[in-house]
Formats: sequence, structure tokens, C-alpha cells
Amino acid sequence: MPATALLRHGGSAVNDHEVLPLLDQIGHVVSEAITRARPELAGSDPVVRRSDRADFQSNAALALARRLRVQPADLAADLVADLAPALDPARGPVAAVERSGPGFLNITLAEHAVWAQVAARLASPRLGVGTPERGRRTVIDYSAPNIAKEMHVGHLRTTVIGDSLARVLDLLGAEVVRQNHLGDWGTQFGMLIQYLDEHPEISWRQADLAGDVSAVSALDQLYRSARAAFDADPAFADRSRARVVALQSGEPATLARWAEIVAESEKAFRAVYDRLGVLLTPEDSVGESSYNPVLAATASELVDAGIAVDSAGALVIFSEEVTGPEGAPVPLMLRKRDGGYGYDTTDLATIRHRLRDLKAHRLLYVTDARQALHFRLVFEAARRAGWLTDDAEATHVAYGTVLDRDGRPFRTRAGGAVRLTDLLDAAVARARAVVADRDHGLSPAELDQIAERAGIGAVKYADLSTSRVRDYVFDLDRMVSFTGNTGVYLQYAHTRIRSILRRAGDSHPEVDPELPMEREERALALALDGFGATLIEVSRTLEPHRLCGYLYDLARAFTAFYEVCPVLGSAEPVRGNRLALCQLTARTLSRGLGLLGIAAPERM
RNA sequence: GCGCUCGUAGCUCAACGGAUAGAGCACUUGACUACGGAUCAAGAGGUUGCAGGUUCGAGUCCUGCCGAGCGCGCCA
Repeated sequence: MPATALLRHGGSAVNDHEVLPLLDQIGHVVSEAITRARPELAGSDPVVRRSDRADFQSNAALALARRLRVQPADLAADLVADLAPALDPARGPVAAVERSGPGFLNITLAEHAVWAQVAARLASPRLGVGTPERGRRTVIDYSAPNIAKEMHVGHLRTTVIGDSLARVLDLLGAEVVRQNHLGDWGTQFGMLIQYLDEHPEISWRQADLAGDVSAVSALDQLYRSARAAFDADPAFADRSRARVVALQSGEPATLARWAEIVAESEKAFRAVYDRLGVLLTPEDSVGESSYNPVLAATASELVDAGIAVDSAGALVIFSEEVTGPEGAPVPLMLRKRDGGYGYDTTDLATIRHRLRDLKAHRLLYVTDARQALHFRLVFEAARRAGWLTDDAEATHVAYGTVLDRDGRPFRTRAGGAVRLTDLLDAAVARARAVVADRDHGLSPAELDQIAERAGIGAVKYADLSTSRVRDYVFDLDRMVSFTGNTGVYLQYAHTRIRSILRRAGDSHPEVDPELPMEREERALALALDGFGATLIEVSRTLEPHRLCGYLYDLARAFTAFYEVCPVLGSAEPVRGNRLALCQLTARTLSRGLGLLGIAAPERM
């Protein structure tokens, strides 16, 4: 097939794939047959899918027969006839086509085409994955912990899912802009700053604390004390309110203390991000406070546009689409009766900034599903204001709640939020026990490192591997299991393959495309060929669990191959082809896990 | 009251509108001194919450019910 045909086919962009998947190659072949058989149907979807009865099947005849008022079986027969010229076993990818059932076309691939695909992907540093998202500026809003508060289980999903999407979209060529919308503003800081001021003897800065206590941990405690004092002591409450005013009006000493609290908190967040292996950096932090200077302008712009109106002394935007109780339109609270601004206004200023200043084409908000209505209102307002146009897309990437084994929201016994570090510690401890149980001659230091990677990976994988919008049950025993659809299983699969490759010694296996293929080799090769298409699915649906499912299927396809196809015990040239499959599988698993933000250790 | 989301094997979860709804765990019966036991083979397990509709074809789309969770102005 000429290079241009590899690069362009029915309707897809040129850079969808660096190495055109066989499924798309077959789609191209079937499309040409459709055009030959029925010119009026040129451009129709060839409807090529994986099949359990052949390598691929095309359902095009079934889909198109109605338009022609013919029997699907008859159209299928015509397509078989028109595919005949493509059946050049020496050159094309198709070895055989047959009609089946009411009008399916079962398509068998030429073995050399499958081997050639393995060789092509192996030769590519990016495994043949293209850049279909190239040039698309995509803002991903995720993580968003609160300053002076511990990160807890509620931050897990947004951080893990957002980070994975950032990695996938980046690989696909998108211009990813990560935004950590820190909760760094609000009246609670008045209370906290006042309390710190009145208790200068208390140490809370990272440098003044004992080893494993973080500044946010200390601040979180101090906030509770401040809250108690606020409730118990009216005088302190008054001083705290005055402090809020000082903060909002930019009084230098108060502002400096606030900035220090923010900086100390960010240090603690960074430690958690490092441990989790999350991409977020200080440069990605654009907290709520950043929008303070433009809140008034944002509000007045919406008033001028006639969108925002007065209601009972407050400034609101009434939805034209959604109603609340008693059929009244649901409002966004733009300015409270006391003149203050809330998160509705901040989010409006934020979306304005991202569309107007950052010139984003796609906005992703990775937050809890419970905020669905809020984002619907924000997007509606942004559309009415003319900020969000048809050139851009805003999506609330919603996710479900983390539940305990009894199906209730995951909390401590006392009913509080579970600290993220405690959660990770527990997972690492559990992973350590499971890995030590295998005993592959690891030193204690290696064991520690592997337990950390396995435990963190297990938590992240468990979070990513089920449908995003559904709630999921946090079950440590299941997530660190070496069997089933777990991160540990995939990491282990990777180490096993790496072990084979180390023993083989040959890091540049040659693929001989003329060799016959075992059934399991073919199944594995076809699985490997689907990597890029899976990533495109993830970018389209924003559902990382599709990548997890793909990697799990890939690992199982490898297992089946490994059962029946000796690698090291085979002579060349069979050995070379099988080593190529091993190497491509290892690289695909490693890259895939990397896109989930999970390490792929060499041993475990 | 209105709205959003979810409902699939005993359990945890999959399934771009395609043929016989798939995995893992648990269960039953067998096999192998192992390229790292991530065991392998076979079996059992389902009216995809219920009822209609669209379609050549529906777990998937539409409508209505049932059930669960969540949300609906001055907290984010």
C-alpha cells in the first residue's frame, strides 16, 4: 500500500495515526469496494469491527441495504465480489472475505500484514500513535485542594483522573494547560490569620515541624482551634471579621501572612503530588484568589449584557433552561446581598479567562458529579455572555463517589474525611505484604520501593479502571491482588515480560513478515495494533477506564501467547518474531501504565 | 415537586446500535516439577430493574413506570 494511502482514508484526519491500524486499513479497502459496487454510497462508513468469527467484520451491507431497498445478503454478496481485486495476498492486508449470516462480511487478514504492523509499531518511539489532538488547546481543571486543609479522599479522583487525561491528551498532541484551582480564598482565612497572630508561640511552618507532620496538617488543626474560639468568644469573632476585611482590602501584613500560609500549604501538596506521581507543578496553580481583581468587572460585564439582574438585593443570573422548586428559574449567585462574591462568580471569571485570554478550544472540569448543575449553569451563562461559542467546548468531567465496603461514602470511623496520605500508607503497607509474599529475592530497599509503586499504582488503577460516573467501592484487598483487573497484575505482567527480554539479551529483534503465525501470536498482534485507537477513544469520551480495559485485555492476550509459544526456547527466525511481540507488549504496557500515571517497574 | 446520574452472573465490574451479553473473584471437576504459577483446561452461574416503542438488529436509542444515590440563591 502506498504511503499516502496509509496516511489518509475515509474521513479521518491525516495525523490520527502514525501507523495506520489494520482496522482502518481494512476500512479503507471496504470503502473502496462500496464505492465500486454502489457509487452513490461513496463515503459511507464501512462499519469495520473486531470479530470473534474472523479477524474483522464489516457490517456495512446491513447498514446500507435499506437505503438501496435491497436485501442485505445481496449487497454483501456484491461487496464480496468487489473486494476480489483487493485480495492480493502478496501485497494487500486482506487474505479472505466471506459473507456470513444476514449480511456480515467476515474478513481474514494476510499474515504478512499483521507481522508488518508489529514491525512498524516497534520501529516507532511512540508505538505508532498519532497526534489527532494537535493544536487543540485544552484546559484541564483538576485536583484543587484547599489551602490550610489536608488533602483527603475527596481529592483522589479529581487528581488521578485529571492527571491521566492530561497525559493522554498530551501524547495525542493537544496543547494541554493544567490548572490547579486552589481553594485559597475565603472568610475562613480571617479567622485563621487572627488566631495565628494571637498565638505566635505555635509552630506551624514546615521547617519548624517534626519530620512527618506537614504544614497543612498543623494548619488544619489550628483552623479547628480557631473555629472553636470563634464560636466561644464573641470578641475573637469580631477581631476575625475585622481580619477578613483587612485581607480583602489588601492590608500588607495580613496579606503577607496569607501568602505564607498558601506557600506552606503548597509545599505539602507538592509532597503528595510527588508521591502520587502527578504532573501538577506550582506553575499550574491558579487559585481562586487570582480572580479577585476581575470579579467586579466580570459582574458588570454580565449586567451590561443584560444577563445578570437584581433579585432581593443580590445580583443573580437566572437560568433559561433549568428550574428549581415551584418552577422558579435556578440562579447563579453573582453578588451576595452583603456585596461579597462567591464561587459562582469566581467560576464565571475563570471560564471567561480560559476562553478569552488562554484562547482554549476545550475546557475540562474534573469534579464531583454533584456539581453537575453548577457547571451546567456556568456553561449556559458563558454561552449567553458570548464567551463560550461553537468554536469551543466545555465539559464537566464528572465522577462518582468513593464508597466503603458497606456502600457508604468513604469516611473515618469518626465520620471525618480520610487523609490521602493515610489512604496511601495503608495501600503501600498492603502491597508490601503481597509483594513480599512472592519473594523474588528483593533487598529490603528494593521491596520498599516496589511496595510504594505497587501500592500507589493499585490505588490509582482502582480509581481509573471503572466507569468514571459510577460510584466505586474502595477495597484494598481487591486492588492489590495479583489476579484480575488490577494495577498490580499489569505491573507484574510487565516485569515478567521484561524478565524474558533480559534473558534474551537481544534488544533489536528482527521481524520476518513471511513467517506463519500461531493463533495466539495473531491475537496478541491485533491487540497491540489497537493501542492508538483506544487512546483516541479515551480522548473522545474522557474515560480512562477504556485504557485500563485495553491494557488488561492486552496482558491476557500475552498470557495466552506465552502459554503456547515458547520464546527463548525457539530457534531463529521464530524467536525473533516472538521477541518482537514481547518487546512491543512490554513497551505498550509500560506506556499505557504511564498514561495512567502508574509506574512500570523492571522487577517486583 | 422538578432535574441529573446509576440499575448487567452470588460479589466487583466490562461491552463505538451488530451474530451466542464478556472478564475477574468465589464455586465444581481435572492437568502440569514450571521461558518467574500473572497457572492452564473444562463446568456451572443471566428474562441486562419492569413494560412498551424505533430498527434488518437494542444492555446500548426513545417514552412511561419501579428502585437507589445526588442536586435545586447568598458554603466550594
